[in-house]
Amino acid sequence: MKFEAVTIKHIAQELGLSTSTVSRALRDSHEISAATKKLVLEHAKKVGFKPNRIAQSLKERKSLSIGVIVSEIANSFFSQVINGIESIAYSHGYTVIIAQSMESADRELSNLEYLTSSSIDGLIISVSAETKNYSYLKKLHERGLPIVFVDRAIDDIETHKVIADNFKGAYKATKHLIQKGYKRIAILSNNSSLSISQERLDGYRAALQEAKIPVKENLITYCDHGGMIYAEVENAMKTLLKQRIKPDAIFAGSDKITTGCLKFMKQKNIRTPADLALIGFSNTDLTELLNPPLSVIRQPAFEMGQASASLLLSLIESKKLHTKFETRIQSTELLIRKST
Amino acid sequence: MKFEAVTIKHIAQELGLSTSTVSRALRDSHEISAATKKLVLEHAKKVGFKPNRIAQSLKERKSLSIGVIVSEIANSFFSQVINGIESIAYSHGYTVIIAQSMESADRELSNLEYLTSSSIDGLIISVSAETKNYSYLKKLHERGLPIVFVDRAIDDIETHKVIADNFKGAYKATKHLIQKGYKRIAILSNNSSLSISQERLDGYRAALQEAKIPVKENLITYCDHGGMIYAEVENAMKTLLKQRIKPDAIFAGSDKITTGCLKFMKQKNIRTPADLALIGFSNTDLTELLNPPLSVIRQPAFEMGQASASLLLSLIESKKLHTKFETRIQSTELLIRKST
DNA sequence: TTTATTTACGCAATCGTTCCCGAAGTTTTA
DNA sequence: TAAAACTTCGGGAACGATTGCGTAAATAAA
Repeated sequence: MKFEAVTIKHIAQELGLSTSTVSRALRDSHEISAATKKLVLEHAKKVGFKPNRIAQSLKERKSLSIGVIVSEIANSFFSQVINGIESIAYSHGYTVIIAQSMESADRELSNLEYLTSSSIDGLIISVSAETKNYSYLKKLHERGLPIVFVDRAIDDIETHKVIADNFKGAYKATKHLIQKGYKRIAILSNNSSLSISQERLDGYRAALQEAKIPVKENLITYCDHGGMIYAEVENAMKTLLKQRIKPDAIFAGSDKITTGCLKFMKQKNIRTPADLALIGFSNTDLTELLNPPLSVIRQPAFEMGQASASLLLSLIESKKLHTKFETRIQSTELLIRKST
Repeated sequence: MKFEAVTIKHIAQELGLSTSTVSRALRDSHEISAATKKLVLEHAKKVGFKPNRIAQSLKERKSLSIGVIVSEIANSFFSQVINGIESIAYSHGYTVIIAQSMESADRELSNLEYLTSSSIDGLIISVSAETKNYSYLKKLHERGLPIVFVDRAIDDIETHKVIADNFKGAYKATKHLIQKGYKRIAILSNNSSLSISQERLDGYRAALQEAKIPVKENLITYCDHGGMIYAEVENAMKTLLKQRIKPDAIFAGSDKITTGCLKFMKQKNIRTPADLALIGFSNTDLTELLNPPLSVIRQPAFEMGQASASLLLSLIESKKLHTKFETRIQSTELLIRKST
């Protein structure tokens, strides 16, 4: 089965013109007479001509498509980021190809190979929690592939970055817990090698130090797969609750970890916030319907997506080599509800 | 900035061969000697040759990409469907291009135009709630574009369809409510023109009739945008609750409508299930953490995605004209929790 | 009226691959 | 030993759109 599209050649033949004339007429070139232009345009519309993007790509040596790698599209934060990216990309005629790393370094690498072989013009990536070795990504960048980091960046690669104000978000959340009277605030952080984890941890530490509360290392735990695997949240929680003096509040470092904690508390019949308060980073819009309604730090995901797409397109469309890159830090929002 | 890739021509020149020989060697043609093959393959690996997919697409007249149109990727059901599609497509070397209609007929149409101009080899679509006019889609199908419907199908277009057993799902849910003693079961259906709405409504009616409960038309309401706009859920609920004899149970016809109902009940301080029971179609994995944990009908979304991708690839790769199409009906799962 | 300039179009190369032919050189068959 | 059949490779034409260059005809300038 083949899907026969109408080409410039067909139009040329039917109108008794050359393909170059038709092409130029369609692109509104000045060297085509008004009459011919009208003739071609009307005929093209009549037969439903759509330029073959593949041929255009080959000729122009660009694909008009950008790749996006996120950990999981089912994650509200990332689906909102993608919506932001698409809103910009589509309006500039770019296709968005989405790939999911599922927090796996292997899958990230194969996505990377896949996208580059699809000759994407640029890449927006939020690196996976597992990834330790960035050499492939770095090589791509050095070979000239425009890259923009969103949410999770790599210090080593100099390019545009769009991130939330993780420090301040974590700081505000921790401060809120302190003000509510919680004394032993534990943190379930995402993989320690991620930039966001470090920033959030720093915010957490800063708030504690400001309140003269000592930072206890045994209240800091990590979920190396960002909560993608429930067992790691479960283990982290168990370790925390096994201690002599149990924590009275939990600060969760990602969407998945936040809901994972809640799930754990439900299963163990831990009352929230009576027994244990809970706050976390989350962009789910179901958090207020949960039991109890969750206090969360919300990131401007859609806007972050838009910003990263704009920056990427500016990289792609600029001819010269970029040397100055910006890091856009967008502010987070603290939503206080029943869980704290 | 350009990203210079190594081509077959480079290899040919460096090895003193012709491009045709190199091409054939890479494709393991029988008419190339083992020695030459080895030479070419080793050199290709050394210089990191990756065939240009765009050129291949142009030559082969296929893009090795498939389009997917769903209402919203943030919707758990669809993100799971997409994961299923990707798992099959990627393993067959196909790129998946995702577009969101947001339940809007206009956006669906522009997505359609966009995807076809990207010369996709096939399309998997779950039509938007708003769409009434399928002529464009039908024309594409008649012109030979392989199409598979997932979840929401159109009777008018004869092709493969992968749907959940909506009738049985709705029947089981309604029967469950009846067994629990609910008498006045209202339904908040998705747009009435959708196939799934009709099927679910039929299941609802069948269960009531079986229990000899009269079907009251004033207990049947519609959310034309599938709950995408909260106001329509709100209105529907208000209308239902304004009646002399209020309903004692709600059956919600989609993910968004289900959570929309819960949100409404929360806002109005309606206790669930004491004042009003709630059950609905949903694939969110947060439903058990909600307040109260929601009883839901869950669809095998991932498997539905896999099935539709397999069917689409078989359509794409078969040379001859297909005349026999199948409709795969996959069974749903009833998860009973506190809300009923 | 002759020359210069502009207008409006066609020819052909190009992007990177694939593949139909044709043509050597080698081996097998009659 | 001559003809037939392989084997192994190169030339070159596609795929569809774009674009530099060339060139008639039409117009403007001299």
